[in-house]
Amino acid sequence: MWMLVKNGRSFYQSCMPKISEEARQGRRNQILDAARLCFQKEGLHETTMQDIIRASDLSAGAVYSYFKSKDDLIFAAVATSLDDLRTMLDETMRRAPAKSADDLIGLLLPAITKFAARDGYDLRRIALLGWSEAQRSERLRVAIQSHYAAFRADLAKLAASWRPSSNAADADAMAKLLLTVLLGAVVQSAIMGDATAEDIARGLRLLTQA
Amino acid sequence: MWMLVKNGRSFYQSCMPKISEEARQGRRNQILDAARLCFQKEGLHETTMQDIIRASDLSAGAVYSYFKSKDDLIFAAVATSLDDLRTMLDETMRRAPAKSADDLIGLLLPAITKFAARDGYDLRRIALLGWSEAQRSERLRVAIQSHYAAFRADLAKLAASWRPSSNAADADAMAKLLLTVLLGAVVQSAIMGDATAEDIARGLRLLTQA
Amino acid sequence: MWMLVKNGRSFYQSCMPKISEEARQGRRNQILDAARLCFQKEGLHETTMQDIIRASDLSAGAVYSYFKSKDDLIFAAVATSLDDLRTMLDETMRRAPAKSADDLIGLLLPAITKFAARDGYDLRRIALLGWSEAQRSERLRVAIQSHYAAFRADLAKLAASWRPSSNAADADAMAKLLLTVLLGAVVQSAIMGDATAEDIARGLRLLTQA
Amino acid sequence: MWMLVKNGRSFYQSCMPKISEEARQGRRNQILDAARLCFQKEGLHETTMQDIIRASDLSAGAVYSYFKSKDDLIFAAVATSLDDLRTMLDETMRRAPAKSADDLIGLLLPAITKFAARDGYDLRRIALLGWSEAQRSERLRVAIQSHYAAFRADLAKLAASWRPSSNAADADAMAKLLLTVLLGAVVQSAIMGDATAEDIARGLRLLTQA
DNA sequence: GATGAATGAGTCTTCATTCAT
DNA sequence: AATGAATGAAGACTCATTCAT
Repeated sequence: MWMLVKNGRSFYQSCMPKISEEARQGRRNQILDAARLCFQKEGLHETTMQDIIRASDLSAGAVYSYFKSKDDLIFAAVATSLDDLRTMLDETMRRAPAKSADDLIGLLLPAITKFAARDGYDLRRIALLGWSEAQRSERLRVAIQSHYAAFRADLAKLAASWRPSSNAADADAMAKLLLTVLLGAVVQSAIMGDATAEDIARGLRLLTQA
Repeated sequence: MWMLVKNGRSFYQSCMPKISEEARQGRRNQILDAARLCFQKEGLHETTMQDIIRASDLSAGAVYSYFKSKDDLIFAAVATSLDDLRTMLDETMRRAPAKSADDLIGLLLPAITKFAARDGYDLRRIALLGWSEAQRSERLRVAIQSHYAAFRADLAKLAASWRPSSNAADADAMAKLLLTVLLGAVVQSAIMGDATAEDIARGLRLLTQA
Repeated sequence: MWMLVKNGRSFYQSCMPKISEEARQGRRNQILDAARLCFQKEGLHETTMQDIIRASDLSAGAVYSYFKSKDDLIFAAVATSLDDLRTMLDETMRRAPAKSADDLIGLLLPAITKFAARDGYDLRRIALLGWSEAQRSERLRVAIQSHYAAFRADLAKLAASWRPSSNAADADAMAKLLLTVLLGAVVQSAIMGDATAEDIARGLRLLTQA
Repeated sequence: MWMLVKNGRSFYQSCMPKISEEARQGRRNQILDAARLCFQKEGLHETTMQDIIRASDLSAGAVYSYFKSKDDLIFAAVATSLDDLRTMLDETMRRAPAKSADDLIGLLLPAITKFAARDGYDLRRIALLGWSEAQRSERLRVAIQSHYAAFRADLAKLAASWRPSSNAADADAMAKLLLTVLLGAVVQSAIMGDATAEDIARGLRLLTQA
């Protein structure tokens, strides 16, 4: 009956939420994983909310209490994939600094391939779906653009270290080429299947040394 | 003022009725153009048949007499875009044989950019939509794969001519890299907007000569 | 193949719409009648679109091709009821000009009662639902307000003729009282059932002559 | 700053815990007030239980321990409004017995207007919502009917005192007219906004003395 | 052949109510 | 007794496709 309150929230509410923040994050990820699994199997718009609800083993209401619409869920699924990928790429580059373009590509591509295949779904497919969706979702497009811009800045710094004489425009051009190769490799391996990380790196080495 | 028209052209413009098969092809292309325009503006699945029907200035029944389903129309729209692109690329390569990778990229990328922008819609966007769709449409995936395989074979032959000592595997690896760069450039320019053909070609030159 | 066109519409389209304007209006009324029937039986928000669709013997798509949302249908159902009522009231007043307040009420109330009961649904109930809905629908509120304002202007003119010495404010006050009696009679008869037009008119006569 | 509170009042405001039954009534009214506030702002069916729960500063479970369903809450909100209004009207009539119809209306209408506007929500709107709801809720309809019937009996007694010669049927007819005017005034002021108590009373006086 | 009104299964989303904690 | 996360049935609306004219 009597309640200890602060800022309109009871002690009970403030100190012991019915569900812990960890549990909330767990549920969120459970839904996100289910969504990504469905998305890469069926496509973004072919996947129905019912599919995701079923796959996440939750009720419709529960899913909608974590994501307020299907668009929201699509955005979150793609954006978090991007985040995860970025974190992994950063770490990989820091751990073993590449000495040349084909060295870098030979380092990152296998890392991407390995990373993409985890958890039962293929991140490369999510990427293709995300690019497609970015054409109509301003929000997603902006998120993807800022991710790639940040990554390209890192690549530019690295490329500049390979050619001390290069100016900013040179570094930028090289970064664009490097990102192009990474993106293109994702497309080609997702579509063709037969373009391995080794193939691409080797091709670049051959042409570089020509 | 009443006017006698066919496929949007007046009797006086057309002068005489064309043969039936030609007329059919004109109609088909009229629909396909309308569809591509809608697709790149709205996305494949956001575009309704009604949108396409309206844009093509035909009736629902008429459109359905040329394409038996929306999937059919999507397939045709993407596949014919691919065909057109292929024809253009072949011609470009034949007209001015490239002497090196960066020469080739510097030749093809501007050609693609220029080609993509015609007719009021951007072919690069169609490409992204097509890749995305290819994940669930076996038929489309196969069509795209065979196109890229054929194109890669051409590239391999060309790359081999640059390095007479290279074996089949070398040529294949180089072809894969070249296709990767072309595909990646399409992605990057579609998503980021700021990656011009010149940037990419320049980046490749810088890294090749490193 | 060849078409006779004017302003972008073919001869066929211009001259012979698939469905005549009459037929369209008929369908519209068919839906509106079904909706009013459902509304007065179940209430505005308890009635589902499915109910209306079933009652109108049409498909969901057909109903939605005439009314773009449930709100639209609610508005149309109430607004057309208002229109019909207004037309009837105008005619009644014109046919037999009242000489006094109780004369007018004794004339209009039975007319309303008789009019309200037609077609298998009770217009008085629709009125109550409409007033309630007007609280949240700006559009409906405005429509109802302008109807009542116009009607009140007519009443003011009539009342002024009863008391030649009265100024505009007097006429306005009398018009407000007359409208009040009509509206109140609708409420009381809808809720209580036992308040007949005769009762009300008689009460007014008794009090007027007091 | 932590505070010990009960029903929104701090320990220091309450000083000592009230008895349990009183506390329960306080809670009930807290919920009812929240509900009425929501109802008149949003409408009966547009208001969600979540809205009421939030506005009452209680939990879902708590609200459901006082009212077993939304229908129950709607009924209680309307019925208690009716009770309050009745109490006030009784008192007003007892305090200053009216000598004529326009005297009575001139007395009651301002009292209703003043009463309706208190507590941050407008009782007139609740009335319209209640009448609308009464069409489908047997229980609510009966409650409203019995309220109005009792009130009409009081009015009949009063009207009879104005015309000693009148029989029961005369008194009943006058009571019906008086209730009609009160109900109609509520409708007109709620919908039109511009029909003040003074306007109505004045109109009645003008027509009565005609 | 051409037309476009009609179909109705299927989609996303909401919300009254419950019940484990 | 109190909480609020979870439930899932039900609702509004869409849209690919057909077929009577």
